[in-house]
Amino acid sequence: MIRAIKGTRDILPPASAVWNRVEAVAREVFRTFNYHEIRTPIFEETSLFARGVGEDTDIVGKEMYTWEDRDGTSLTLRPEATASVMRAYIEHRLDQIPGVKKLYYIGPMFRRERPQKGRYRQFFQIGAEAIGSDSPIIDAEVIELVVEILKRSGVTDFHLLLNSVGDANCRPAYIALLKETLAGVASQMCDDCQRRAVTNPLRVLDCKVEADQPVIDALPSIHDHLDDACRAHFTAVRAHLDNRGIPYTVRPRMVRGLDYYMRTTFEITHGALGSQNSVLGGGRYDGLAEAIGSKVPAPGIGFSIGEDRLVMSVGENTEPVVDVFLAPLGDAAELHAGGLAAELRAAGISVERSVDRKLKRALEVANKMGARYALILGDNEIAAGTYLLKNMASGEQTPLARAQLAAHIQNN
RNA sequence: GCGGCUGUAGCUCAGCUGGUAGUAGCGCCAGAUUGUGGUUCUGGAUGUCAUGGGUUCAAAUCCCAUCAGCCGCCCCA
Repeated sequence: MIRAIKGTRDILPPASAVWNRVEAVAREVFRTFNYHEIRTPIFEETSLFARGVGEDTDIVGKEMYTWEDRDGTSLTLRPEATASVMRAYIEHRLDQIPGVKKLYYIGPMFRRERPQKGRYRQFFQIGAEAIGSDSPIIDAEVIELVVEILKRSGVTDFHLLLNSVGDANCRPAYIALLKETLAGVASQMCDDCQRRAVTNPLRVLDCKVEADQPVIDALPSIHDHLDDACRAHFTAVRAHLDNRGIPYTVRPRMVRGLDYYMRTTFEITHGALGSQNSVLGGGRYDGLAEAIGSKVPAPGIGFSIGEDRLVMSVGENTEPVVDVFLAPLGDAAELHAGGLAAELRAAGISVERSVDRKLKRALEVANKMGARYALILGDNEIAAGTYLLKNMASGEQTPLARAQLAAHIQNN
């Protein structure tokens, strides 16, 4: 038997309705913030991600689906979309259009990780990028936007974590200092930290081992080593968030995995997600354009929501039901039902028709389907010119003329 | 990529220390007279016991491998 491959899955009804709802909410919020959709290819030249995401990130190092095309070009299934959006921005010279360019995307990403709850090899992201300004106002607005999407999707109990990770000017010095400090104390820490102290010192800050916490608390904090520009930027972002009444927690130790992040980084966690508790992540990436070969600078900030995880946090769904289930009895009625169905559908009413001749069976199916109404039409009804509209919840039956039907269904 | 747990009907599961699967619950199908569902009653269908090997007279039950899911690590959405 052929099955969906590891880490991929089918999203079936009624769950698919939740996905659609979440996407509709996101699109609506994007519209009110003047964001517009961009659709980029699902695969790109490998070097775009290698240079954009960072050569020594896990994503590029071991998680990409990469293959050689027939002409020898190395291609890769996109593991994230920011690099692609930036590529498109540069390629189409969007910097020539006035104002901050605000783009959003919804679609699948691919990473070859070990699947787990909330972690898939093909997963979906809803993301946005605001390119063309390094103003902290944009940072705060982007965060406000994503918080709005979560709220409007019905997610409660989420937690916004905020940090500044410095920029190309001050971060290298901080990392060097951290590495130096760690060289002296790493021996007291867990095995993972001893390894990370050398390979990826920032990751040490993220360690969850209880015994290591005192050591970590004593390590230098990035916030004490931000240069003036970065500190001022961070202060301004916070002021704007405070002004909007958006609650957040500053996490100097929050580390984000993509190399291009600088200054503002943020993350939102949710309790219902288990180990993969992050529902979205984002940050500023002012150096990304240059990293992928742009001559003109293109400062930007963006986020991406893990749609799979968002859907999990939304919880229960109420599956939309069919409005009317037509139960025609007899050959003439069946033909008659076709035109009637078309008429109701044209009025925006969802219609299902019975393929069974027996009324009993038709009502059974209507009931199981969760139909709001059943419409009984047999020879009697057709002759009289009125149909019997049965309210499935109450059992009440109302005779109605064809002209009254659509209005009655819509108003009840 | 590493470690742990799990894998029996569409779903949730039972099946003790190996003897060759359950009247289980839900769901599904049919019927309880001819144009009326949801409750009730009666009857019925459905499993290569994840897959492939091995041990044994005999395996869903033990062993190995593979695959998948979940949990933890790593990492991130």
